[in-house]
Amino acid sequence: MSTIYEVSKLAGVSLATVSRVMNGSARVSETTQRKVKDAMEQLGYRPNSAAISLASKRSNCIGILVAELDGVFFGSMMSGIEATLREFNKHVVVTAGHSDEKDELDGIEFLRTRNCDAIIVHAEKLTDAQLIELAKGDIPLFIINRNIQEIANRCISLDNIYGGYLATKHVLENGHRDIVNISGPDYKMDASERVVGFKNALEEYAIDYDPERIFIGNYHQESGAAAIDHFLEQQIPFTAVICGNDQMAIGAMSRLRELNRTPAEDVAIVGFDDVSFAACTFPTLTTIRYPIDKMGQQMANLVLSKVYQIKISTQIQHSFEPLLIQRQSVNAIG
Amino acid sequence: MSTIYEVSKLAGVSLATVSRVMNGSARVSETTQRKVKDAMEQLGYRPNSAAISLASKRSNCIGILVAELDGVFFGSMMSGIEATLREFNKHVVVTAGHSDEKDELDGIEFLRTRNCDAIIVHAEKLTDAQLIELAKGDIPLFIINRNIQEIANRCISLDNIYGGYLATKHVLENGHRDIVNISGPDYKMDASERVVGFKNALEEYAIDYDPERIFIGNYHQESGAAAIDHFLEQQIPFTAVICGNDQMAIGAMSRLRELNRTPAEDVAIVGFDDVSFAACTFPTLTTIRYPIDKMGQQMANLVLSKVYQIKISTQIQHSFEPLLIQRQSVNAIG
DNA sequence: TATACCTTTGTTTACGTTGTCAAATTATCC
DNA sequence: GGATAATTTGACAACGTAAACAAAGGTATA
Repeated sequence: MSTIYEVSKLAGVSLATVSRVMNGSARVSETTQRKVKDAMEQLGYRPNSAAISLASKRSNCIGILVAELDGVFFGSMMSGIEATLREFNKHVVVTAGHSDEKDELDGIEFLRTRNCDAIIVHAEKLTDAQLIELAKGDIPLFIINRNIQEIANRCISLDNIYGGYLATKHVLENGHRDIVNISGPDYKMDASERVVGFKNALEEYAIDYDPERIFIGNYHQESGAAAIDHFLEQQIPFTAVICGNDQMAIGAMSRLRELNRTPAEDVAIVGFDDVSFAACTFPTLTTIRYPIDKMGQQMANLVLSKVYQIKISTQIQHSFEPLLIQRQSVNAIG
Repeated sequence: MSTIYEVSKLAGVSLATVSRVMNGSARVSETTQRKVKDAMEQLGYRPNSAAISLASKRSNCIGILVAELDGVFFGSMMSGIEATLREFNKHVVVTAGHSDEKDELDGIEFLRTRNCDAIIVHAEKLTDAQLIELAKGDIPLFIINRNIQEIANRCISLDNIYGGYLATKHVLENGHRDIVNISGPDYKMDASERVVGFKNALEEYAIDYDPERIFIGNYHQESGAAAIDHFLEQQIPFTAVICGNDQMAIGAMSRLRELNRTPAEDVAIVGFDDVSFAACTFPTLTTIRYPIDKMGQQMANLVLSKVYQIKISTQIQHSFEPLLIQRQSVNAIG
């Protein structure tokens, strides 16, 4: 592997000049540039990123902490972030927090040790206070999927409360009154916010809120099924199910079918996220769109502007609105 | 940020000794170790990975190229790889090739520039020859999902031919004779191999192979639907559909429903991959399991042993077998 | 007790860039 | 034509660690 030194020798210029040609940090005459570029070409020169990092004190690497590397939701998020960052030659280091406090802290520490220039976290177990504290550290921290007042300019989030409200209102408007809710884990901010929206909608329709009508799932398919079993066992009547995400929604639909209750026809179902398979379930799933890919892009832009002082053409949008996507899983009754 | 130098000063030892304590590269007495560790603790010392890379000529970073960062299949793969590597304090840099030759080459070049110690590629557009050529480069290349004779010890793959055979044989055993195939893009090795398996099974049952009965899709849901439209338009009769992956399978099921043909009952469907939602479709999807998470783990082990000389307890498995998962989407006829 | 060997520690250089400062060259102005 | 300013280039010291080599101290052996 050739180095900048060999390039400079072959081109007959100094180290500094080669460096300048590489990153355009200062004007270099046309002729000199040509010489340097030719030499680089000829040697098949490739810069050593470690040396660059060491000398410049920047790694050009952004850490991302997600709950799980699989999972359609996180996939979209990473995809949105990576595509944008890569245009600017930044790269992405990912790690998983497994919805566990220790793993999340470990993950962040791991990324710090890697000298990432910034860390984007989708934290689930860490509290706002912990995140605020971490944000005071030496390396810039950005939060996706949560809005923390104290560091709002480092957050990009969705109005989950409104999302929960939209979902619930939709079934109410379709005449449903016996509504149950399959929520995500209550320690997850987004899950509990969606439940708040659920309650708000009920209140608007003057329906008493009954805590029994909420099942705390884990955002996975199985818990959607488990929730259905639970409600039936407890003999809680329902004609509509509001789900914390699409995966639990398909889990619920699947279980209902096994019990000979037809989704839509017998029970209305609403999901959340609008992941790609939501349009292909049977019946197709009415859900709330969470524009996570766009949010990922915005997060990338935010990092580029704050950390690298790259100016982004458009204003950065910190707050996103959920959107009701009507499909077939909600029928009108009454 | 404190450095190894400050640690050595505070602990009253030399630089080298601090370095030794950090990575256990040589014996250091108990008492000295204590002193050093205390000093590190006290200073909140965190090693500078760029300096480590520069000095040791290893970045402890492994690049992964996948087609898309979203997508359940790649998610499982990355998850399997990352979890294993992180145990050994290696980190993962991911990038997307978008099933495009230029993007794939760019992606690999990008990862090389990052001085990754190894690159794991899930290539779709690059040819065997190109990969063999790339593997000759300075940085070790590993291939997942393809078996290339010349570099077989760097490959981890699944017997896709057998998978296609299993899927097809299953519907044949259930009495189906009018079988169509919705394949992935023909430039994707795995897709065309599955078609070979499809043909093999037909041959075993003495059924003539008809190229009209193959539709080339793109592994996405929409093309599953498009395939159904195509076969109906062409008036090709079929009672069973073999799909190149689960996503096209649900796309096909979804479209069949729209046309009032009930999956399983009217048309048997077999998927491929066994992604998580396959168990939650209606009817639940009979499919071929692709143990991609395990394969990812094995790949990580392979890299650890080949690149870092870390000895892995178990033998590394280069070749995996697909498995038929019987669910409800295939009914017997005749 | 002297010798050889092993264990533990220290010294020093190399790693490949960037960035600062100074020098050299060229352009501009009166 | 000379002085001054602007542009372009060069020399060299960081950056923070690993690793090769050397030295010191301790222990076992004869």
